[in-house]
Amino acid sequence: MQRNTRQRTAILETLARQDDFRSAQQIHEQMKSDGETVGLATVYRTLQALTRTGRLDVLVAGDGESLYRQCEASGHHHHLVCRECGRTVEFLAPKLEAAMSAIAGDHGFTDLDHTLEVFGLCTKHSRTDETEPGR
Amino acid sequence: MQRNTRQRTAILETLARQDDFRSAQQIHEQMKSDGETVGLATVYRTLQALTRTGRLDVLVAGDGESLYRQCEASGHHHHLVCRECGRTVEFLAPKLEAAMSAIAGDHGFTDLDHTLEVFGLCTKHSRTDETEPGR
DNA sequence: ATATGTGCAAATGCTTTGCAACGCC
DNA sequence: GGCGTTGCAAAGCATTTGCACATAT
Repeated sequence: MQRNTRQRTAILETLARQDDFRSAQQIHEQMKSDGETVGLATVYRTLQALTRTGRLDVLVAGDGESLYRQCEASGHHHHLVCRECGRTVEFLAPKLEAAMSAIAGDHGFTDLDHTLEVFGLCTKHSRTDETEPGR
Repeated sequence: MQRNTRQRTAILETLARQDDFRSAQQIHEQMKSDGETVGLATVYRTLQALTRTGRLDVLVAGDGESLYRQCEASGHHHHLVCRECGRTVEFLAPKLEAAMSAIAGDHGFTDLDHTLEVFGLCTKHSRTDETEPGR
């Protein structure tokens, strides 16, 4: 599995040029406007495959949409994402992990797993209360 | 707004009898089998309304489905949910909040918001490595 | 050659919405 | 009586899938 097709390559290159989390659809449009011809279904399938392989990071937005981007850090980490521009900062939080484990342990839970994502406004967008149509 | 209709009451009662997180559809079915006649759309609309009012807790499952249940604690809190039985424990984690704020602040982010849910196996289901079809 | 990958369009599954009828206040 | 509510069915969305065709190895 995992052949080297034109589409797969194109998707990887597109991802390489991205810095923020993007949805499959956004990636697909991006590629389209870049002149690439790739089916939407393929984008979905490929993004999933890459995620399984660990080459991509997935983030499930509040509305359930999946956002992808290239992995920076390997291993477990979390994200701080700007609601306005999608700028993302990855961070490790060993203390948080420990605290969570402790709490879970207190309740007898094992085999833990968790989701932790922080959303906010990055420096550029703080206090920007402008009435812009937004994203 | 927020009138006292038969449907609204029925939904609240159904929720009162639930202990775990349930999807709108599950709640709808539950009611149907209880003999209640309520439209699915109404269930959705009501659950959202109740959530806005702060009377319900929402949890977005991994696949984007929204799960609801009555609020226990008021204010901000997180959940520890058993993957097997759905048993849920609410917990507060001021330290986590503080730590997250600190990290976000370090990066210049403001107007924060976050999602934090912990999944695991509760006491009853720990070590249950049985090859059962699962949920 | 042949297992994989791709494209398209149809199908899913959850959720939302338009609109006329309905019922609480 | 009037305005929030409801129901139903249609519409929306993101995502998935069936299937015939193309292609990497």
